[in-house]
Amino acid sequence: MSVTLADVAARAGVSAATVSRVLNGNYPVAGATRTRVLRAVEELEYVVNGPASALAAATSDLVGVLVNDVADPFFGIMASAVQSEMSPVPGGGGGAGRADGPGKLAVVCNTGGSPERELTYLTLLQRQRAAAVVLTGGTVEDAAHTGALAARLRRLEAAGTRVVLCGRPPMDAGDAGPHPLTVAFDNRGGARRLTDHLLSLGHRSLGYLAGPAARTTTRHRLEGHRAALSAAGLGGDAERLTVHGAYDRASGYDGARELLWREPSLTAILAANDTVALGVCAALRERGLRIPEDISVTGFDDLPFAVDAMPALTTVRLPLHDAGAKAGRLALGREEGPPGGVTTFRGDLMVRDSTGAPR
Amino acid sequence: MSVTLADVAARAGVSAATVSRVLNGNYPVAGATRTRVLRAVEELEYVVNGPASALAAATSDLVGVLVNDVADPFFGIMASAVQSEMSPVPGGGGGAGRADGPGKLAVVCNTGGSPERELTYLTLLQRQRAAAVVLTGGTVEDAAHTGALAARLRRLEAAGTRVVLCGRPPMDAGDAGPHPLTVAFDNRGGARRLTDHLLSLGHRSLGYLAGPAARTTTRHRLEGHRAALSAAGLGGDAERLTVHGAYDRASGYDGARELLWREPSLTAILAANDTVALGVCAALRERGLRIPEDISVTGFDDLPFAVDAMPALTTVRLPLHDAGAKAGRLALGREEGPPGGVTTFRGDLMVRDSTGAPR
DNA sequence: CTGTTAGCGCATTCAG
DNA sequence: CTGAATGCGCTAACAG
Repeated sequence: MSVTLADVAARAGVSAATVSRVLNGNYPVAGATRTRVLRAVEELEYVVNGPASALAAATSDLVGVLVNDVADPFFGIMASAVQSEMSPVPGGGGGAGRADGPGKLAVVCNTGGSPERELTYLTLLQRQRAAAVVLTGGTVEDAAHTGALAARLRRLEAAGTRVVLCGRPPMDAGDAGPHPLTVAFDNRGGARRLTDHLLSLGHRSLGYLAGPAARTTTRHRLEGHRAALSAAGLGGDAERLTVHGAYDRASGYDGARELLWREPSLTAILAANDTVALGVCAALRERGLRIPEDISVTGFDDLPFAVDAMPALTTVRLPLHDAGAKAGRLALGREEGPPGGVTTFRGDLMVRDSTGAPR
Repeated sequence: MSVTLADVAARAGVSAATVSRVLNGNYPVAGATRTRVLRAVEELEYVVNGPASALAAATSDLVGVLVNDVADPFFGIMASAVQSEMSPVPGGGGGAGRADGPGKLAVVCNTGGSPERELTYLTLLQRQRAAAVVLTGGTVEDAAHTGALAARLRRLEAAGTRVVLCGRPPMDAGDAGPHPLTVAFDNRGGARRLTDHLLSLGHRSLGYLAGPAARTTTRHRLEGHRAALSAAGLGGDAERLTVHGAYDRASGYDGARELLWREPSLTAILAANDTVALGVCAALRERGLRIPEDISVTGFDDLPFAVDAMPALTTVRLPLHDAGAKAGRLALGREEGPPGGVTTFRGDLMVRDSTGAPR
C-alpha cells in the first residue's frame, strides 16, 4: 500500500539497513551511497513509518503538553513556548543536516481542568511511549487524585518518559513518589505584593475573588493575599470578603455583585486572574461605579489584553513564555534542572490605571 | 522492560489474542475470561503499546490540529472545539463500556503561520499515520506553497488520513488535486456588512488595516470591504487608505498611526481583527482621540475580550466553536459533509460602542 | 468463543 | 563501510 524502507532500498540498490542508517544519520555511510539513497527517498516520496520506527527503537518523538484550557491565552502562551523549543536545532547553527532528528512533535492536550481527563491523557501518552510530558497550570488538591496522578507519573518515568511540571507547584509525593523537574510561579509572593500595593494606597476594605476551591493556584494566591492582610492587622474579615468561582469572566461578573452585596463599602476587589477581573469591571461599570475612583480592581497573570482593558489593569506579570520555554528545554533534556529540581519564577507587580487611592 | 500483552496473557491464563480482543472490544469474548483478563491488566498496570498496535493495525488514534498560533484565542477556541469532539462517546449514553475505543488523541500543532512548518508538521503527522488532520485558519497564497501543500494533502489522503479544513477557504487544486471537506467562514460577507454599517452611519473616509498580504483571510476581508466601498462610490481612495500588517496588537498600533498620517480626516478605522483593533484603540487614545466621538473603530472575530475592550468593540462574530466542533466531527467521520463538501458559516455583525456617527 | 500462526516496517546486532 | 538476520509488541486471519 504505502512505500516502505524496502522499496527505497531496492530503488537505491542497497539494503534496508543502509537506508535506515542514512535516514537516522547516526552511523557512518559513504557519501555516494548516501546521496543515492536520499534521491530514492525523494523520488518515491518516502515517509518513515513512525509507529514501526517507534516500535523497533522503543522511543517516539512525541512530547505531550497538558493544559487546562487551550482557549485560554494563559495556557496558549505556555504551550506555544514549550513547542517553540521542539524544533530541530533551534540555536545550533553549525554543520550540515539535522543534528537532532526531525524535531519532536509537541502535542497539546486539553484536560479542561478535569482530573479524570488529565489521567486519561497521561495514559494515552504513555501508550504512545511519549518522549516527555509537560503538565502545565495548577492542579486539583485532592488526596485521591494526587495519589493517582503520582502513580501514573511514576509509571511514566519508569517507562523512560521525562516528566516536567510548568506553572504547577512541586509535587511532594512522600518518600518514593516522583519528584519531577518543576518550573513554578511564585503565586504567593505575587499576590502578597498586589495586596500590599493596595494597602499602601490606603485601602482597608478589600474583597477577594478566588478561583475554584481545592486548586493549588487558587490556594497560593489566596494565601499571599491573606498574609498581606494579616500583616496589616486586617485578617479578621478576610473570610467573609472572599468568594470562590471559576477562572472566567462570568465568575468575575457574578462574584463582584456578590461581594458588593456582602459589603457595599468595599474600596477594592482583587480578582483571581485577568479574565475574572474583566468580569468584575463589567459588573462595576454596570452599577455605575468608576474604576479606580470609586473602587480599585486588580487582575493576575498580565495576559496581553490586560493593558487594553477598561481601564488598563493593575496586575502581576507572570513570565509565561520564559517558563514554558524552560519547561520545553527540560523536557528535551537540553538543560539540566537546578539542584533541587525546582525553578521558581517570580511575578512582578504591574501598576496601571485600575488601582488608585480610595476616596 | 515494560509489561507486554504476553505477560497479561500468561497471568490470565489465556492467549495474547484473547487479551487483545478484550482490550479492543471488537470481538466476542466470554464474560468470565473477560473479567479475568481485565483483572490481570489491572494487577500488572498494563498499558497498550501504541506504536506496536498502530503498526499491526495500520492505523493510529492520533488526530492532528494545525493552528497558526496557539497563544491566539482565535485558534485556541477552534482547537478546543475540535478536541471536544474527540472524547469517547460524547453523546452516546447507553450501554456499558466504551463504544469507540479510548477516544482519539487530538494533538495541536503550532505552525506559527509558516508554510514550511505547516508542511513539516504534515510530514510528522503522516509519519505517525494520523487518523485525521484538521488545518485551521487562513493560509498563504503562494503558488509554490499551494502546490506543495496540495501534494502533501493528496498523499495524506492516499495514506488513509482524513483531511479537513476549518476556517480556511476550500482548496481548488485543479482537476486531480484534493478537495478536502471544508468548514469555511464568510469573511467577505462579514467584512462587507461591517463596512456597510459604517457607511450607513454616515462615514465617508474609512481607513483599513489589513492582515499580512498574500493570506486568504486577509484578502477575503479586504475584498468585502472594498466591495462595500465601491457600491457606495467610494472605491477610489481605497488603495491609499489600506495598510497591511500582522494579526497582532503592535500592527494595530503602528497601522493606526500610519493611516492617520496619510489621512488625518479619517472618521473610521477597520481593523483586520479584534486584536489589531485593540492596538488601534491604544494609538488613538494616546493621540487624545475619543472613540467613537472622534473616530469609529471596528474589529473582527468577536473574541471574548472584544466586549471588554475600551470601548466595547463593534465587530463580526465568527462561530469559532461551532466551526471547530463540526470540523472535529467531520474528521472522525461522525458526520457527513454536504454535497459540495463545503460548509460555510456566516459572521454576524455585533454593533457595540466603538462605532457611531461621524462628527 | 479461543488458541495458533504470521507478519506489520523498521533498528539493530553480527558478520563480512 | 555494508548486507543479512532477528525481534520489537501487537493484530488479524485462520483453524479448532
